[in-house]
Amino acid sequence: MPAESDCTEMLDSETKAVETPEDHAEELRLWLRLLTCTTLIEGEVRGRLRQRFDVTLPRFDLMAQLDKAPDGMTLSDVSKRMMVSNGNVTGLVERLVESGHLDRRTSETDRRVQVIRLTKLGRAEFRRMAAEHETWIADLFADLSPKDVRELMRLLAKTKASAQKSAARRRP
Amino acid sequence: MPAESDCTEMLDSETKAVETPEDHAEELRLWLRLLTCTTLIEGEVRGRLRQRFDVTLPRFDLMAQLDKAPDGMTLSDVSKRMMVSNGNVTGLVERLVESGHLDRRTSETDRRVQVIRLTKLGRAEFRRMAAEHETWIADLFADLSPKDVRELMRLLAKTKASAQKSAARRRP
DNA sequence: CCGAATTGTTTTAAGCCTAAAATGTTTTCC
DNA sequence: GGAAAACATTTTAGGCTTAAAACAATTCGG
Repeated sequence: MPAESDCTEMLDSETKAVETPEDHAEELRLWLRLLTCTTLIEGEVRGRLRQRFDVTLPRFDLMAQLDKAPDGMTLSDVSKRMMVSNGNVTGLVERLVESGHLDRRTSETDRRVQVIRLTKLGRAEFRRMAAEHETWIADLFADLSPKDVRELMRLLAKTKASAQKSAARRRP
Repeated sequence: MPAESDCTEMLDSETKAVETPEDHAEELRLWLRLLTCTTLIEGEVRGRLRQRFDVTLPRFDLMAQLDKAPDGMTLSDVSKRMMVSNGNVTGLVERLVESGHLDRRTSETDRRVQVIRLTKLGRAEFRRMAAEHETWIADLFADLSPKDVRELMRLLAKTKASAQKSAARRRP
């Protein structure tokens, strides 16, 4: 018998583990269900934003980030928060500056940095949309009890942590 | 006092409900967390598919649908299952036929309908990718206990039903 | 101080995605 | 039978998105 083994997960069932790969069908189903829920809700919100305010979801999301930051944010900040690529933000901001919702200026202390803020118009429009948006979300989740909501929050926090850990394992 | 009221939700607190709109911050936070989880995992899967197999996530998803349907599917079927627009599927299929992964033919009984299937190549490549994909998902959810997985499945099923109901309320 | 990394943003090329209009086909129902 | 409605798909126009390369400015280490 070997004195030690790094393979802590398998204990003494090495051969079996190799010959019959684990079944991860449950996790797969969970992932598909998670994706379905998000797609469903996202599509609904997208449609309502368009119908009601003639605005796209990405524009709304970007404005939501800025509404929480009265002193503005850099493009990198926005990109990280929204979890989208840098180039994506560049284009989105371009269009929102064009339409008068955003103000963009180069930082005075670091000329690489662009700081963006909501304009008065942008903030007013966002607040108007956000109020209604909140009722849509409430309605979409209406059949969940407060306890369900708490429990989902807890489990999704755990999920997020697990996924972040897994992602970090791949690119440390 | 009015003899009757349609406003069953409010019972006898009409004025209060109007003056102090409900607080739905918890549902909003839940939605953002749900979105974060999905975006995180989706991004990870997207990156791994690209790096490992040089394939995009939408292509993989479409092939996954077809793998479950040996007799093929119509474009509408695919579009409904994937919850994306018709036009989107048209383009996706075009590229996958071009690359030899899909076979497309007009239905003989209804000339409006296009039936698509995986080719031998398409099926082989998909199976190879799917096997690895499953391990990624397992890893991403690794910190959830079997009980967590079951509980999340249950709560997401409830969420899905609630959202579908809400969507149906808007466009009956 | 100065070259080498690093950081922040934009550009590029390709593909994804949607909503709405257009096209062709089948079904419905007088 | 034939007009009208319904259906499946494609086209169109515009916007979103990414990965990777290019560019610009700052910071770091020697």
